[in-house]
Amino acid sequence: MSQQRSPRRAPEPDQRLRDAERSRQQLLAAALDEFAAKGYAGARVQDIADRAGVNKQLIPYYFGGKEGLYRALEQSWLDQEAALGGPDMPFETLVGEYVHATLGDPRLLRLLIWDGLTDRGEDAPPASAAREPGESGTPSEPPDVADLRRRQETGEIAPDLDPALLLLAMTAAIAAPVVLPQVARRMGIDTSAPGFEARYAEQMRRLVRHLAG
Amino acid sequence: MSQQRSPRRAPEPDQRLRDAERSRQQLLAAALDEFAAKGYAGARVQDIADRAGVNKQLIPYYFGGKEGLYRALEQSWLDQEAALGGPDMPFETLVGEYVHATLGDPRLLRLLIWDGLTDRGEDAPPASAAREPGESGTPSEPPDVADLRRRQETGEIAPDLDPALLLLAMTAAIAAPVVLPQVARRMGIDTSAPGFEARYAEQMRRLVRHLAG
DNA sequence: GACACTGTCAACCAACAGGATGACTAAATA
DNA sequence: TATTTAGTCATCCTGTTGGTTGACAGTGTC
Repeated sequence: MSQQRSPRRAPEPDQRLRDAERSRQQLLAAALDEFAAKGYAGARVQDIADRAGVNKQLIPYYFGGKEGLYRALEQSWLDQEAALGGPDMPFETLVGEYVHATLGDPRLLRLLIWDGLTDRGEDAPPASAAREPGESGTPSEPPDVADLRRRQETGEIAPDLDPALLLLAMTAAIAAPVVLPQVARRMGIDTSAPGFEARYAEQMRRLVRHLAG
Repeated sequence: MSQQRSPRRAPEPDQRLRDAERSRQQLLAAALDEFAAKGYAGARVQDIADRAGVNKQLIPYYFGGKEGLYRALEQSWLDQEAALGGPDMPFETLVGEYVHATLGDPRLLRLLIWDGLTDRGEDAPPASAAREPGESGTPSEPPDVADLRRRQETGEIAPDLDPALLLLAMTAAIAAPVVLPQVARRMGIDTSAPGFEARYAEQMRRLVRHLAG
C-alpha cells in the first residue's frame, strides 16, 4: 500500500497537509463509491467531496468537473483491468475467480452496468474503418473471446455454442446477484449471506461444467 | 390499433379534447419510455410530459409527483406481469420466449435493472414474519422457482443445480444484450442487427439444452 | 342554456445542482 | 528568508429541477 520512501528527505506523503496526488486519489476513490452506488446522474459532487474529505471545488480543479472525474475514473479502471484471466487454468476455475472478484467488490461491475444502461449506441467506428463487403466478420477479435474459442477447440466447451455470445451471457450470469438483488430476494436468495459468494461460485462452476463438449 | 366502438353513444375517447384516463395512460406510457431510458434520477418530468403531449403539471395532479408516477408505473406493471410462462412447454422453449419478450421490448427489463441498481437492501420482512429456527429454508417459494424445481425432478435440468440460483443466472443471461450492450459491442456483437434476437434466442436454447440431466 | 365540476395549462417559485471566482496559505525554490 | 507556485477553501452565480398557484375551458347535469 504505502510507497517506498527515500531515507533522507521526502516527508511521508500521507502526513503532509497538502498533497495534490493524495487528494486526487481520494477523490477517485470516493467517486468510485458514489458513482457505483448512485450512478452518474444520481451522484452528487458534494457527496463525493465530503466522502473524500476535501472541498468540492477540487473536482473541477483536478478533473475539469463531474464528467471529467467520471472519465478519469473509467480511465484509471481500464489501466488496471485485465488482472484476472489465466489462459492455462480450466474455464470452470476462471469463472469461479470472476464470481469472487465480482461479488467481492461489486463497485466496478456496478459502474459497468450503469454504463451499459446509459449507453447510447455509442460512436460507431469512424467511416474510414468501415469494412469492405469482402472481409466479413470479426474485426480483431478481443483476446477473451479468442481465448474462449481456443478452449472450444480443446473441447472444454461444446462446439455448438458461439464463444462471443457465451462470454456475454456468462458475464451477465456472474453479475446477476449484483444486478438483480431484488429478484434474488424474491426467489428467497439472500445475496448478503456469509456463504453466498462461495455458493454462487460453486453453482457457476457446475453450470460451466455442463457446457463441456 | 383502433379500439372497437359501440355504434350508438360512447364518444370516441381518442377524439375528446379532455380525457383524464387517456392523459393518465399517455403519461404512464411516456414515463415507461423515459424511466426505462434514463432511470429515475436521470428522467425529467418535463420530458415525460412532452412525450405524452400534456402539461407537466398533470404529473403532480394525477400521480402526486415524479415519485408517485414511478410507483404507479411499477404497479401497472406488476398487474400485467406473469403473462409468459407455460408450465407445459419445454424449458428450452420457455427460455426462447423470454429472450424474445425481453429483446423485443427491453423497457420493462431496463426498469427492473435500474431498480436493482438503486436497490437499498429494501425492507426486510417485518419482524413478525421472522422464521423460527426449526422451519429452515424457502419461505413460500415463488411459483417460477417451484416450476423449475419440478422440471428438475422430471430430469429436464441436471440435479446438481440449485433451481433458484439457476433461474437468477438465466434471467441475467437472457438480459445480457440489454444490460451490457457496450460489452457486446466490444466482443464484436451487434445487438441491433436484424437477426440478432433470433440468434441469441437460439444460443440460449442450446445452452439450456446442455443443462439437462 | 345556466351552472358546477373536472381537466388542463402558463406562469411562477423554492431548492438544489454544478461550476466560477478570488482569497488564503502550505510548500518549493532561490 | 523572500518570493513564487500550487493546493485548498468559502462564497457567490447561474441554470435547472420538481412542484405550486390560480386562471380558464371542456363536459356533463339540470
